[in-house]
Amino acid sequence: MALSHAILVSLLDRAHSGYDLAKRFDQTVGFFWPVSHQQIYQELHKLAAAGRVRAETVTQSERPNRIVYELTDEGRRALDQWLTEPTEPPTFKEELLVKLFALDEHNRDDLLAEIRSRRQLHAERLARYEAIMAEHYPQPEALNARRRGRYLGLRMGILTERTTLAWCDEALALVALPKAAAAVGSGRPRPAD
Amino acid sequence: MALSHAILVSLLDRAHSGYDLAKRFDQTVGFFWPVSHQQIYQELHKLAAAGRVRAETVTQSERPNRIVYELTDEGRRALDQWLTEPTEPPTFKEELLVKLFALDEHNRDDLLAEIRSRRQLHAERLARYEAIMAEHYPQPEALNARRRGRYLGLRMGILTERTTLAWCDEALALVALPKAAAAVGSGRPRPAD
DNA sequence: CGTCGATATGCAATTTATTGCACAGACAAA
DNA sequence: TTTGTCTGTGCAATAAATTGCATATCGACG
Repeated sequence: MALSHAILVSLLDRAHSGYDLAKRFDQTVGFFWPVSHQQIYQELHKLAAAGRVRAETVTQSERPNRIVYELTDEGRRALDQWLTEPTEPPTFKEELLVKLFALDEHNRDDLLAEIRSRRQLHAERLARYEAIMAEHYPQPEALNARRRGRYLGLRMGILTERTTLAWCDEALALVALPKAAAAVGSGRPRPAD
Repeated sequence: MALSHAILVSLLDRAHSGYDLAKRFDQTVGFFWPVSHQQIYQELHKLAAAGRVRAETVTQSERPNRIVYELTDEGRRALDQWLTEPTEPPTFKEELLVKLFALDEHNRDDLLAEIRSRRQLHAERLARYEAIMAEHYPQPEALNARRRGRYLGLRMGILTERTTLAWCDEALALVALPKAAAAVGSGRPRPAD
């Protein structure tokens, strides 16, 4: 149940509306905990019912009212408790790698195109993360603890995107490469799963 | 609905029972598409009902019977179709990074311990993947297309684990580092999200 | 002798996540 | 003038994933 905690964590600094949270998630926490706006609204109701956040409606003319949520002491306590509990293992899902399990001569071009489009996706993400890094996190050692934690999230994002980009280049080269002549000398390796 | 396709892909080479598939998933496809055995059994029923796999019971004395599934032509067609469709974007979930958003002096030691245990997890995974690589995929250019695709999955795993390991080391150092004296000269950076 | 892990398959309940849609005003572009 | 996007919140239905349990036999361990 880390969705609720991802929201509580986002409310640590200041109060936010569901709409704000959805946008923040797109840029920051959402990188390693993707959440839709529907999930956020629903979870905010539950958190409010559980007394972990307090809701306050802000009336606006000219545009829809906002409901701003802030952490309660109980919410803060729930966060502290959660931090001492074991962390669930990371999960990673990449359909492209599943598809590559079926790679052969006949679908090669389709998959090459998919890898190319992945390459672009990761290049864009990398550029975005590096821009944030340059603007907001110039020297990590000078940051206070809270901001160091956020720096580390961004840092992970940058390292991951760079690695994935490098993988895309390798993959493009290897998939495009025609079948090599049989290796000389040492017998062929055992077929694997 | 990539779960069904992950299973079909696993049946490309030879027929397998649900139990086999669950074990294979733990080592190979499961790295980028984690699935439980309950999901596999249930999905196999659906695939059989849809005519994409054919079930055959293998009677065993001394231990429970196995139900072995093999791809049908229709299953193969479904796979080909899927390969031409757009691939869903990768997702990555890491609760530890969410927790780090709440980092402060008071929870520092708990989080350091969590990072250390992650470091170990990734070191173990890396060792496992490198062993498989050394044994089964010595020279990627010499592989046929199908095996190149699988090599690329493993390769992604290795690159990812190495990167994550490096991140763990950075994180351990930065989180443990005491707060530096205020930076000299250039004004302090704007606080970021 | 009892417990545990491996083999082998599966049901049922619950929790999470996704998808599609609804409402409603402001503002910009075609 | 219609179309589309942004702000803002939300419901409802479905799909997917997780958790817990059930069954049954073998062989190993203590």
